[in-house]
Amino acid sequence: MASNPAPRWQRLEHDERRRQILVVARRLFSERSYAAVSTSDIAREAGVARGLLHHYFGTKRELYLEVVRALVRMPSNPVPLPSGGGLEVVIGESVDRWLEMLERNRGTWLAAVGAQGLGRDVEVEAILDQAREQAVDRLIEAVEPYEAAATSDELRAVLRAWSGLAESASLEWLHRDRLSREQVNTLLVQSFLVLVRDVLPVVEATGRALTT
Amino acid sequence: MASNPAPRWQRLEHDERRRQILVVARRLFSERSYAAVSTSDIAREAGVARGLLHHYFGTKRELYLEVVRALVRMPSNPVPLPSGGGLEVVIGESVDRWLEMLERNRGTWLAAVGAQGLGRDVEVEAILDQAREQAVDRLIEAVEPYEAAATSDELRAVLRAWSGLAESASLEWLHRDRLSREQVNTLLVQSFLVLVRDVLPVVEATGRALTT
DNA sequence: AAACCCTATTGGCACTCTGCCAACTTTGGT
DNA sequence: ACCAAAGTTGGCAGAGTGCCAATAGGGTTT
Repeated sequence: MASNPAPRWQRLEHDERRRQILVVARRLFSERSYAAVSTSDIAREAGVARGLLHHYFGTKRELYLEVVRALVRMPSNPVPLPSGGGLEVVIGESVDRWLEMLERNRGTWLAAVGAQGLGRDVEVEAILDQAREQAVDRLIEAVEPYEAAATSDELRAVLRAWSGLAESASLEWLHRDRLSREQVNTLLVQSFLVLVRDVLPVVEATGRALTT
Repeated sequence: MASNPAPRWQRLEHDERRRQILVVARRLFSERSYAAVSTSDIAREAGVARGLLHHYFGTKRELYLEVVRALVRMPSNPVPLPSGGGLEVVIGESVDRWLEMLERNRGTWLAAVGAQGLGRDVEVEAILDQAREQAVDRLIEAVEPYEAAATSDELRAVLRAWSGLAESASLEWLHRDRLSREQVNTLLVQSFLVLVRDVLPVVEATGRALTT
């Protein structure tokens, strides 16, 4: 009468198990630093053997990079959508949607962007950089219809600079509480318009003046 | 005829040995990531036993934090000096001196600021944050004589946002080579003036409009 | 000049963590 | 019910860190 011996562990589909481990890893890596999270911690909280992590991700570092990639799929900079209206309206809507996203994913975003540390990690840097560069691509698409100036290195650079301003300003809102959401919105939109319309031409002129 | 047996190792003064180890650690931590540098590496290159590191710094992490503190003594943001002339002149000189410093310490600065990664490290974050906050303090002192607006949370926040812009713009120069040094200078000075004179009042008005 | 003391410095032990792999178990198909 | 494929486990080897007792410079004292 030996009834079916209850399975000691459940066998999941590849992608499902993988996703489950990633969820736990993402949570732990957001809570503590890379070094402070051991693969044993992740395995324990995920309810699996430690060796399974290596089966799915190879090394701890690759698991970590996978988490970073997942986090980065959440936009790290304002990304405009095609829309009617003037440049001010387009940017205003983009910034607003971005701030909305930040408010909802506050903890995760702070973990991804709010922490800066010494110790160059070229791979993580590359992942974040690529995401930011894509955000700038979208911004350029949005700006192009309104600005006579052709796409230039200077435009890209100024938009990257503005992205840096956007991240810092958002930290002032979410982390230091020196600005309200509405104030961040105002700051981002106003500075964007001023940078593109007024400052960018001067920067481009500076370049030309030196090369001629 | 046994001559004086050559000492197997030299005994240095506390601070001197400490400094020597710090120099090696700083170099290695600037070259590779925290995890990729072992205490054995540092000890070997410094020509001392590994145990000595722990004698001087306790743990690897504390040694690392000490390196960060040393790096941060190099300003991470433009810091104005008291000077005659209008606001534009003061900021122009500050930015210029800061860019000069960047050009000279290119590698070190890129290692300290140019790398952003996931993995909150609250202590490192605190050290860098404190340095940036001090830079903003100096900026506020510089701005005060020229602006009627009293020191406010909004002013601090806008200056922090501008600092973010400054770091991003500098990366566009040093790392991505999309801007020349002169263009970064122009971008920083122009955006500073515009932010403080034109955008800041709007941001402050946004705050008031909502609290009343 | 020899003995002496202070402390800088070393070397090794214990522990944790990572990477890897062979063996085992579950599960769906035949 | 058997079998094969794939998911999962457990343990071993190597590396790294933290710690501490023992050793050995080098200036000071006698």
